[in-house]
Amino acid sequence: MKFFEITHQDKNSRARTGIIQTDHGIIETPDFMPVGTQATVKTLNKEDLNNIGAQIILSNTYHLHLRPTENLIAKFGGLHKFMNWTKPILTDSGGFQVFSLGLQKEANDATSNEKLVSIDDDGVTFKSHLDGSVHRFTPEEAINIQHKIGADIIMAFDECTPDDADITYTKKAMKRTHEWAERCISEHKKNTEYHGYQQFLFGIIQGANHEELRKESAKIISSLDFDGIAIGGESIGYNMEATKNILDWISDIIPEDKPHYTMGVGFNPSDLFEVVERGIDMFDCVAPTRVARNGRLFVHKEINPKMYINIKNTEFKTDNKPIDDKCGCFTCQNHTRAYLHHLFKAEEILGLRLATIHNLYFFLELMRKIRKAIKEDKFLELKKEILGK
RNA sequence: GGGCAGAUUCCCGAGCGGUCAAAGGGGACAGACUGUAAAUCUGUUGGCUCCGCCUUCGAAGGUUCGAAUCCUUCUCUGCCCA
Repeated sequence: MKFFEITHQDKNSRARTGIIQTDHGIIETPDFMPVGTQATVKTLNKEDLNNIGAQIILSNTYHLHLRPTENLIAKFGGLHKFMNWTKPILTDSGGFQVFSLGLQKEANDATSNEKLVSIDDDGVTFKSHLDGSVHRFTPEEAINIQHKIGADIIMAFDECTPDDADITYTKKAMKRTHEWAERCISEHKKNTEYHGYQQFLFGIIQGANHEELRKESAKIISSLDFDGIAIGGESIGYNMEATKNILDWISDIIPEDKPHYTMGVGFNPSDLFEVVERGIDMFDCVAPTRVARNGRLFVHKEINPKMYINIKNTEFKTDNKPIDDKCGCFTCQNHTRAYLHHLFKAEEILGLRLATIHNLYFFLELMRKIRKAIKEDKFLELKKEILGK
């Protein structure tokens, strides 16, 4: 059984369809992966996720290590059994938290000299955001934790540098990430079936917004024995112009026959098309779930050119239409904008769930259409139809 | 009938002679959110010809250079005594 197989290559772009096979089932690509950091896609249960068509969900090493701990999860036979999600799972390594917690500490607590994280060549020492206790991740530790958690796809431990870091530091961090990548592979090879099923390891390309560094990182990560290639960095997703440039720089370097994963992409519908067009097979983002909880709901461009509405706005108070009349999700089939508006104004928890169902369904339905269009060599036509450009 | 307490900008509620268009909540109206320390965070919330002016703190008068703040009367509200 092959881990990844390309099923169709679009004739007019780099877009391709494929199948990822894991012991917990297959993933048709390209696909958007809902984020469930703490072993839950916030507000949704297993049935909701199946109904919207989620093929794989993400979770996070950093969060699960702190609580409930990887050892507890391992006692339950791994994360699938612990949370009763039988389909594939991917865990991020915690590398991004080193970046995001470090930045937030600096921004929020300028008076304190205490660092929440400190990085050295061997690993990262950090303080828990929960209780301030000190923890340490090395590449080996990050892999061991992920073995115990038991996701089908696990990530190499990387250092995500801020885009505004000077190039000397960015280069140093990138080289460190490459060394860590090799250490992750060595550690992983010791036991790729901790819970009795196969775990696959992806490497992560860094190099911020520097073309030379991105190309160098792409070459090195591609040369290593990873099962998939991820592209990380502050800009990825957050700055789509930079993301497109980075993908264009490296797309001829990274191996075609491994899955390509952009980490943190999927803020709005157009982002999905931009990365798929550049040969990306998988991507994740907290946005659809987080913005749903804050009242932003995706709609087709015919309804709003921005492709979202804020359901909390007064204009929806007496609106008896569904969020999006072209949408087939549970929320749109059963409830009006006025009801959603009311739930949000009244801060009723059902509103968060209905909104999350809608946003994720909107994205996953779009992905189904994208896969179909690629197979018919009509990807660019679909892009034009959905985005209007 | 008598005594006390109180009436503040949409609501609750600070203010107790100038630094008050008036703290702080709430509500309302917008915005942000990108490998989730996020059911979170930010801004606005009397009017205008907007670096200044006008109108506002139950009502009407008064004291003062100056009042939401002090005095008088009135109206209403709550509590207590007959």
